[in-house]
Amino acid sequence: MTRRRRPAKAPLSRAAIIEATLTLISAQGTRAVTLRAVAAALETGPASLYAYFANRDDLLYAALDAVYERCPLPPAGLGGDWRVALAASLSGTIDALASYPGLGSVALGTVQLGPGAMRISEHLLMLMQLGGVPDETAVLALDLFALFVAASAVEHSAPMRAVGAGARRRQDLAQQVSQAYAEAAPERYPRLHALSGKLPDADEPARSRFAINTLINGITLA
Amino acid sequence: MTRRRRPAKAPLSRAAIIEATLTLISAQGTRAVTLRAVAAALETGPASLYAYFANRDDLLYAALDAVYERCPLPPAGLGGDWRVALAASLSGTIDALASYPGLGSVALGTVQLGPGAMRISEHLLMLMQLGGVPDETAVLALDLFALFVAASAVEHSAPMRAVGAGARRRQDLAQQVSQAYAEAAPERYPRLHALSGKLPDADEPARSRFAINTLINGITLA
DNA sequence: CAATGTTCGCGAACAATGTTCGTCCCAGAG
DNA sequence: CTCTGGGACGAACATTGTTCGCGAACATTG
Repeated sequence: MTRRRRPAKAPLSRAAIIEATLTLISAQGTRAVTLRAVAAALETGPASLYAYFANRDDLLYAALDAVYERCPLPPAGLGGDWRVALAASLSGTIDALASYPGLGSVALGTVQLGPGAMRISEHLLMLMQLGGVPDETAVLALDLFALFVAASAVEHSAPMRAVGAGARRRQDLAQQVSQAYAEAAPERYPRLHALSGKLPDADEPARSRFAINTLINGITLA
Repeated sequence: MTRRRRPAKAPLSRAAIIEATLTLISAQGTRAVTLRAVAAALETGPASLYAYFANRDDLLYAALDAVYERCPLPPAGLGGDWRVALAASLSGTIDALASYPGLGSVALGTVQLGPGAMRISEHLLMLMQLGGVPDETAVLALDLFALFVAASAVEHSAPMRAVGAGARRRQDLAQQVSQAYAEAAPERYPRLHALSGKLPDADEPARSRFAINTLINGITLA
């Protein structure tokens, strides 16, 4: 039995580390994933990871790009309309990313230029060009889509939490919002107050559809 | 000199702690702000903060709502059009929040129901009602605006960083993106590759305007 | 082949952070 | 006056990202 145990386990690699990281993120969320946990999953020590990644952020960016590399992108012909295909692409990307709670937040404040991210950009650009969106608009739209996808994935990956004076842990979110509006001072928040009994019962898919349609409709008018 | 030093400094309060927190966030960014730093700024120890806030997240939510409470919301008559006023409200909120780097990310995954957040919701709702946006649409738009504002503020609060194989620290961002596209394999990323020499020179205000207009145009078509 | 250089692997240690526990002090109520 | 509740806060704890130093393995050179 050698001291190094090298013959007894697979050698480390970037891919293996990324895979272990994604598995842990999927199970526990990004925030709770430590280098120690990743290393333990690979039967090694956290210092070993530094031979492959500069730091924790570096590892998370790589994990993010791996997800971008594998999310489903429907063909251009879907639904016979570029908008349908674009909506499905955005939706699919959000869903894929949302499988890794909190990972989308890693992207905020960054422009991702790894192969996976560019794969998505290329695809979205193709669809927009197919729809006659001018390049100047399409490029700006890529930025906006990137932001939206990352942030939406965060919000879809775990139940939303209500935060504030009216937040009650015993109710579901819609009830909490409704109650907060009902309790809001009518003279300060008259419209929210008036809305409290009439909040639409939109579920998450409907909200997502609305948001995506808003973006797609919006870029065609920009 | 008493052991407690109480006579020598102002008593703690939620407001004082929030203020100290915001000052530090403004200077160092959310991520770098520790409870120890906040406590030190108030000449106390980190454990003292727990009498006012459940934990660090709780403090950050309160700081976030304080910013929402103070961001400028232009009057409905601005520009003679509800859309102009809505755009300015979104823009102003993003700018105010962007003064506190990274604070927007605290909002992701949450529905903020504090007084500051509801103040903004009330205002945006008022503008949309003024513009004849149906309530069912307006409520969904509030969700989308909240997400967009929070994520945009994060991205506007510090220079964007390029991440990925082509990232070079010596260049500004636009150059990095352009170079990454130029170096991208033409057979895999033909459209990005073709765009590399033609990326529009849009600065940040133009990008922001595009994004906001996209949202506003989009909700009117939803 | 032996010596040397390089890289991977990783334990030990360090600095830092959020949080809890226990104690003290003060103000207010009974 | 006593008791109680709550604020203040030091000490300590558990944990985390990271660095340092060293051994082992492998590649290269003479």
